[in-house]
Amino acid sequence: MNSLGIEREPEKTRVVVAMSGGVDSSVVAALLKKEGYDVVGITLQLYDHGAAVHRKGSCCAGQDIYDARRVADAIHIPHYVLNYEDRFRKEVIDRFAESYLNGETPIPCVECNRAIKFRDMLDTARELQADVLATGHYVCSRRLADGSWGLFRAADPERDQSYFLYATTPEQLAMLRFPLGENRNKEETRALARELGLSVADKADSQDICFVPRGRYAEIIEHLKPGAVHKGKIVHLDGRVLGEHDGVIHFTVGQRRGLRVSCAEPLYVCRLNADTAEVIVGPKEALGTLTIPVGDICWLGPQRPEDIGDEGLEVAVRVRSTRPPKPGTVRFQGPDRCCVELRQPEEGVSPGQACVIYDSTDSRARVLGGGVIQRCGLAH
RNA sequence: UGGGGCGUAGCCAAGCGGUAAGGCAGCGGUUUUUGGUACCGCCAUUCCCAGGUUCGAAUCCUGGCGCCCCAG
Repeated sequence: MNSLGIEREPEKTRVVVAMSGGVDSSVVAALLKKEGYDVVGITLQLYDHGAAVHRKGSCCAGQDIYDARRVADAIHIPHYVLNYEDRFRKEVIDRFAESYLNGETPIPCVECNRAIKFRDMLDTARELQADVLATGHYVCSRRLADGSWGLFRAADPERDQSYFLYATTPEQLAMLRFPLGENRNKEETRALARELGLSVADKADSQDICFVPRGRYAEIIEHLKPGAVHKGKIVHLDGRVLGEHDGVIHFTVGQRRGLRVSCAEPLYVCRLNADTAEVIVGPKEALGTLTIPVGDICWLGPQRPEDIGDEGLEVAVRVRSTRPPKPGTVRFQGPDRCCVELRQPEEGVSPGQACVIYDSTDSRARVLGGGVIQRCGLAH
């Protein structure tokens, strides 16, 4: 068996590498090529060329496509650019805008992985008769005793991207490979990139939302949905009206800065009401959430949701990519809906964000699934 | 226009003769493949105005101006 888990010599194993134009995926392509695999690079063009050219920390447009092409040329692999602008616009950008207008805080990276990268790209990989599709994500997938594939946190907990990948299906996992997740950290990857002489070795990490220039996501929404953003009141939990705001899209639960209202103590956004255009604020103590309703469940765990049901399963959950999983109990109300009860309250739990469920708080924990945090009725 | 009180940064506020605390807001940065959080840094040469006393005034005195309260 070769390093990608295929019963064949590398030379006879075709690997499609999703090349974003960044360091990670470039290293993956170069490493696999070096190992002798039959490597094909694919880069998706996802959004407007002009807007993104030369912007640091972007991916999948303009300069990044060019960077990917240069790496592919340098390591002598065929490289294709697929245009998915329309689809990306519809599945990711439009949904992103609608979600914000609804008073939620969307997480486009999950949507992009699910709807574009791991769906369309896998189709393309199959068309190219590839055995696997490799990406530069820091996450681990391993074949389990029963032959299926499980998703696990990356070796480097600082870099772990499992939060963004919970929506990957078992079928997709069977064909996906994440060579960086098992034992690399970012510095090693960069060092490797230099060693391999890759032109992108010192390129900035991607950050912010890729299709939003300079963090000005509100401008994109107003451009996409003219007239849909409404001014409203900033209301304290105790009922006092403290000020006005330019639209709920500018806020997210747990946010402190940007409220422009002064009070004896710092105020945080506790809730957003898109219907009344109200931003409800309160003290930090009011931010703790113990019960999280989750919908649109994607489940990867060994136990079936219907078997877990209301009995509950002890798990660990993440409501934010940069925090470690926290212990709690998950109960299912149906195959698609569950409720997570945390042992300790978490702050800044916002509808629209992902709640990712792990089998433990361990740094190499398995991803059992996840879903989208729903608006809670009363709570708080 | 009788009596009392108050005017310090965008907001709140300490200071009571020795050279402008602090909080909130704001700005900048670090962290971050989402939004945030957190952390770090910056933010009144000047205290409503004009004079005066003093080596020295936001602090004391005088006079303006502006608010607020109580009276009639």
